Amino acid sequence: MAIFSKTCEYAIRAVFYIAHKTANGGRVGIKDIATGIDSPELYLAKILQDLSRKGLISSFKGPNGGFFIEPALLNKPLSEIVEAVDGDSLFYGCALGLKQCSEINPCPLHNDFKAIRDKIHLLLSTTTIGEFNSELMNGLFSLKK
Amino acid sequence: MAIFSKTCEYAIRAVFYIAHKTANGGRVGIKDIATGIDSPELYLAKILQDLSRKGLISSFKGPNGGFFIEPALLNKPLSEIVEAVDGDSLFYGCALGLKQCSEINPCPLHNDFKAIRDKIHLLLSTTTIGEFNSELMNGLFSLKK
DNA sequence: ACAATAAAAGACAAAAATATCTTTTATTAT
DNA sequence: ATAATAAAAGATATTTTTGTCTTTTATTGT
Repeated sequence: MAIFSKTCEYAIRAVFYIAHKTANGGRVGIKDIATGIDSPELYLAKILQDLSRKGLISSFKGPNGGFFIEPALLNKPLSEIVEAVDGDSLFYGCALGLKQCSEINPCPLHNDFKAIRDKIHLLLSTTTIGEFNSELMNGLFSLKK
Repeated sequence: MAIFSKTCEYAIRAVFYIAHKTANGGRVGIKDIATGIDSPELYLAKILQDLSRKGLISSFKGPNGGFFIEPALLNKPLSEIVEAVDGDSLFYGCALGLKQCSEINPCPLHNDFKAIRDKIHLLLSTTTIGEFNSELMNGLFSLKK
């Protein structure tokens, strides 16, 4: 099992792609994005529709249309994308899937995994959508298989 | 998304259950285990068959039969259960699902997630199957929803 | 207005994960 | 030997995730 669902992997990669491609204005089409991150175009379209509905990215139809990210939203934490797609169980859920797991009724792994979840949460809360833009423009980071 | 698959959650809970129930000899039946960890009995049976084939737990058929764990195996790290069920992508895989992600061709999250994966791996490698036995016997830890 | 473009929406399909049912095999006790 | 027990094995069913296809809607340029 991976940390994120496949849907979420595509979502994050797409958001990074859109962010750095439209940081200085303009829009980027679904074909371009799908190629840029190596993902199935029509499936990705569904994912982006969802993120768009939730206001995490923006889009316009028609010629010169496409997806983009409002400059102000480049400061949003990546955790919002993850939460929108995969929910918050990665941040708050019990590792062993116990609904009632808590400090007062812990599973054997409760304390250790709480620490790990907190680290993941902190990382994704302090990482922003736009912070890799310059490295992505310079080709220092990859978004493709 | 949770950290582990549902199958793996059941597997870990079952292994903890079997470990503490058979630490002093004896065997425990599938019905008992399924009740003890709140899991679907027949599905759990499949999971335990698999762990048994892989030598992580043992079993006997017939009257007085059931599952148990060889005392020597109580020192095995939990990571072996996880790896047997969910594979090792939690320990080594790229957070964004990139096959080619590495130090020399990193995804934007590579370094941060490498640190997290290492923590998870270390935790599961240093946690043993049997180390919660006494707390489980005392009811200090829960394995049920 | 009209044609072209590109995302949105809705329906559908395939694959994987989760769950259940039935039959077989090994073991034990009578 | 036989009956009872309990896991192993194989087949099937359901649900969720992932992926695709088709139609509709909004926007732009002519």
